[in-house]
This record gives sequence, structure tokens and C-alpha cells, in this order.
Amino acid sequence: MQEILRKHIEKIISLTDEEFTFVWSHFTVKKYKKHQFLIQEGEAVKYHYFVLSGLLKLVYTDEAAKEHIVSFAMEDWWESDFYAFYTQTKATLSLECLEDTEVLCLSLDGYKKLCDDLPEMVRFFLEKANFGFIASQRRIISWLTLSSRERYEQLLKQSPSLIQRVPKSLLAAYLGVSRETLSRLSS
Amino acid sequence: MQEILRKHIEKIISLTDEEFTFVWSHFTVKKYKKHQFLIQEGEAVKYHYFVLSGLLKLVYTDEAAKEHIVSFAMEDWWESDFYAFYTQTKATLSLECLEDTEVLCLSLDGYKKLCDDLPEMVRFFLEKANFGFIASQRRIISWLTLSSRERYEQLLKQSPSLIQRVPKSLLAAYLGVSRETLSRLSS
DNA sequence: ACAAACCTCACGATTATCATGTGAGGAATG
DNA sequence: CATTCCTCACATGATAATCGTGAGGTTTGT
Repeated sequence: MQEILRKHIEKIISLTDEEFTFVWSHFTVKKYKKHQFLIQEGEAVKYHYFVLSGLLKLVYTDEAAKEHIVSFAMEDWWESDFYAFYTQTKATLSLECLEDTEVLCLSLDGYKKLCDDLPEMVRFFLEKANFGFIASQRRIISWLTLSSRERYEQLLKQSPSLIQRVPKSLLAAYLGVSRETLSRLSS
Repeated sequence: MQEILRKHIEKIISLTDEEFTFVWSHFTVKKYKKHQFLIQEGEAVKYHYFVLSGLLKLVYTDEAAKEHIVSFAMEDWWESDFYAFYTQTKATLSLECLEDTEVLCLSLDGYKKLCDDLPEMVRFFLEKANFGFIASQRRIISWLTLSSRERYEQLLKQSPSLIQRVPKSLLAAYLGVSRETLSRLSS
């Protein structure tokens, strides 16, 4: 389990054993069952999560109580309600398990301490933040430039393994179409 | 919805309109979906819950990851991880929805304020606490004096409506027997 | 030592829930 | 006016959950 995190980090930066022990000490491991929530709307967001195994959905529920999927998080993915986490305000999103899931939890204090005491970790988190930022922009661009069918096809290409694990109704909520429309687009 | 709380409280104490408005201002309403958790083991317990509609189970999970049902909470029921709530420590129990559920949430500060500013509410909460305490003792007595079959029969008499809404495997976990044994006791 | 009570594992049947595809009417948009 | 998509409804199939039962084993009380 430590190995997973170390491999993940060392894709980007190098760490000595001592440095990694320090990094590891800021994380706690937690297991959740399918349907359980890591984050609930209206609650404080204490952690930034790294997925060891399992699958999560980050959900925005609108005033009509309709669920929209902001993102999915599978293994090797970082997820949280980032706005609420960094500003220490209440969550506007919820993070729910689609499968039994095991995560590493990093608190804001832990995060800051890692950045203060290990400058290499700043580079690591920067890379992750940039990755997320770029992914968001590309998603916006695809929303602006592609039809629903094209966006679905793009998703199929980019995340074939995700498609296997997620009900089509959730994929539809992620793509911003109804599940009936997605069914029709798939033909 | 206010009406439900008012009726519930006025079974025990009288409140003027002004007093009730004050009481009501300390509650917030929340809706949860089936499978969602109000309390998760290891988390802070911020609220004492009053069930407006729906059904909850209060669960203790042992070291072998086996679930035991401490209690169920249906309409007109108060529930929480009381120890964790009053001591503001981390939950050792979890509170999960068996149905879509709507609750009123009362924080510890709100609870204290109600008691400080409205002595009648002390009497109300005392009555509730006594009720819960007595129910726990009767349960202990039934554990000490009755066979499993007899405890099941007693539950059938006391909570016929609950029995309809809860899977037998959960009733078994509440009674402290296996679901196979409960099946056999039912014959 | 033995009977009773219960657990656990396994299996099979049934029921409930979930997922999915499709039809049809309607709204919004270009 | 055509196209795209939504919503509601229905039907079907797959999956998950529930439940009863058999059998072997353990624990407990007498």
C-alpha cells in the first residue's frame, strides 16, 4: 500500500527512503463500502483523497435534486471537493463510493506541512494540479466544440476501463445528457 | 414539518408560539437517500437527529468487520452516537439510511442553548433520555432472561410496523442471532 | 457425556432493484 | 422547419438482495 503511493509519486519526483517515510506519515488509510460517502454536501471537507483501489463519483446535486457527475475517481486518482478543501468551507459536492474503496487521506495541515518541509512535494502537487486544470479545460473545450455523440466517443477512447465499471446512467450524467439519449448515441 | 416537531414536543411539555419559534430556530432539516450515512465511524458527531420520515440503523462494526445493529430509528425517533455526541469524540457507531430519510439536526451548541434558555426543554430532553435509558435496560433484561425465540416474539409485539420495513437479516443482527437462526425461530 | 442452541458455510429459489433500450410527444435551438 | 434532446412511460433482462434449508461443527448448561 505504501508502495502504491511511492510508485505514484516517483513517477514525477525522486524521494529518499527518509523523505518517503516523512511523506507517508502524513497519510491515513481508510476503507469505505459501496454507497458510503467520503464527502457529503454541506459538511466540512477535511481531506484530499488518493484512491488505492475502488471507484468514486464526485457529484453536484442541483436545486431540482438532479445529480450531475463532476468526475469519477479510480485507482491512482486524487479527488476531493477542492474548493471546499482549500478554503475550508462546506462542501457543495459529494464524493460517493461506486465500489468498495480504499483511499489515502491527506489533511490540509498535512498537505501544507509536506509542501513547507519538502519542496519536492510542491513540484509533485503542482504537476497534479496542472494535470487537473488542463483536464478541466479540455473538457470545457470538448463541450464547446463537439456534439454529444462526439463527446461520448472521445470518452470511450480516453477511458475505456472506466466505461466498463460505471453504469451508463452515470456516464450520461457526466456527459450532460439523459440516459435515454446516451443509449441512442451508442447505437 | 415544523408541525411534526411541535406535536412531538407538546406530548410532553407546553410551548407558546414564541417558545416554539425559538426551539425551531435551532434545528436544520436534511434529506438523505437510502444507503447514505448520517454518521460514519471515526468521524466527529455534530448532531442529534430527529427523524421526520424514513428509517435508519445505528451500527456497530466489530474487529471482524461484522455488523451489529444497536438500534433502528423511524419517525418520531431521536438518534445519534450519543456518547460521541455528548463528549465530542469520534464516532464508534455509524448511522445509515435504510430508506430515503428526512431528519431534523440539532447541534450540541443548539442543544445546550435550548436547555439554558428554555428550562422546559430540559424536562423534554430528560423525558427522552429516561425513555432511552429505560428501553436499554429492558433490552438488557430481555437478553438476560429470555431465549432468542422469546426475544424475537417480544420484538414482534412491540414493533410490528418496524418488522415490515426491515430485512430479517438486520433484525437478526439486532437480536444478536444469525439470519439462519432467526429464520428457524420464525417457524 | 450428552442434549440443546446456535454458528457457519453452502446452495438454491424467489423477490426486489437496477440497468438499459425503445416509443412517443414536446420543447428548444439553429 | 428540421434537428437535437428531454421527459415520461413501458418492457425486458441482469444483478443484487433476501430468505429458507441442509449439514457439520462449536459452545454451553445440566
